[in-house]
Amino acid sequence: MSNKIHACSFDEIIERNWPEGVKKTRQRVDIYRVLHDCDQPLSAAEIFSALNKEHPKEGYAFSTVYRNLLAFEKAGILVKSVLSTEDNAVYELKQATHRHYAVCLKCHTKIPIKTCPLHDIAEHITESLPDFQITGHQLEIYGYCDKCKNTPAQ
Amino acid sequence: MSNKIHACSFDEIIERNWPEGVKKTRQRVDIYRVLHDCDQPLSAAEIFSALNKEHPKEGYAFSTVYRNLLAFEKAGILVKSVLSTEDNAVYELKQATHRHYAVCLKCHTKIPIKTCPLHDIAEHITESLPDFQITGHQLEIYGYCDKCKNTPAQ
DNA sequence: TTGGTTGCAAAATGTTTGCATGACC
DNA sequence: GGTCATGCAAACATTTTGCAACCAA
Repeated sequence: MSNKIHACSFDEIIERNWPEGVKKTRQRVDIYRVLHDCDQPLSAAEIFSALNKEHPKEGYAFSTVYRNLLAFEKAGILVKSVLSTEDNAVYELKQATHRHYAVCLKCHTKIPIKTCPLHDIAEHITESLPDFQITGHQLEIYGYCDKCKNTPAQ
Repeated sequence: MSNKIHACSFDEIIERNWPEGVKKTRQRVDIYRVLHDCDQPLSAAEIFSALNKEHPKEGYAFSTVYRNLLAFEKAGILVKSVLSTEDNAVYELKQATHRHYAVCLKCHTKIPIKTCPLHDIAEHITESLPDFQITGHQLEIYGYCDKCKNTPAQ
């Protein structure tokens, strides 16, 4: 319920955001729901265990999760990224404006950073890289969150 | 020969920068040399093939490369990072000032960005994350380099 | 009905570890 | 000479792929 404009059901959200050309299956809707209900990027393993927690009776395969994350990415509604502090990829539904995170090195919580600071200095970068055609960027802050900062050791 | 102050031999560089408590072996010196002679971060596989190209007669094990990269990292002379555009880690000797790169999505060249733009807006970030203890950050620009920008497709 | 999707298992990839041998200080 | 590093192979974790059965359009 993070990116709703006004109150509406999950079915309506699905209806509105579902990408064209992607067949709507039970597994894909479930994966979409997990990503939608979470406010931070998730790893494939986290998505997998969330699915099996919410629907213990249904069977899910890792390959299905990976294949559908790829399908969502190709359809343009999901972004995959690899954070320098974790060794596996994380996935999140594409936001209206892209986001960056502060990642806690201890508990791995990912706190969205409100503004994209890069925006302010994009021209600065373009100046120093005149021949490079910039298509994107990634910024990641790391450190310790409020809960963990007093006990940073493992 | 990238970070020399004035002209000096590789032996002198090694002598000056070798970390304490790290035994100096042939393999470690060779790995150091590969990293030192390159101006961009390298993956373990790239380091491995550079070693075997320079010293075809000597045997190198992947495990040795990984273990020694870890040893260098623990000794504080190397930084490991995972770029969002590549799915494996890259390694480089720690620079006096930390660096960021513009990564070409086609040929994977990594062009160092002269200044760290984050510096200018560190306080901006601190303001919006008052409870988060920042210990570091990672910034990565991606797109297409001069050579590849006219043929971005694979 | 039919082509795309799923689940399973196996393969591929990148990285780590156990252990006997070997090299540095 | 003792300790730590090496090479090899095997283990490991994550991700990808082949294939037959299945399901949504």
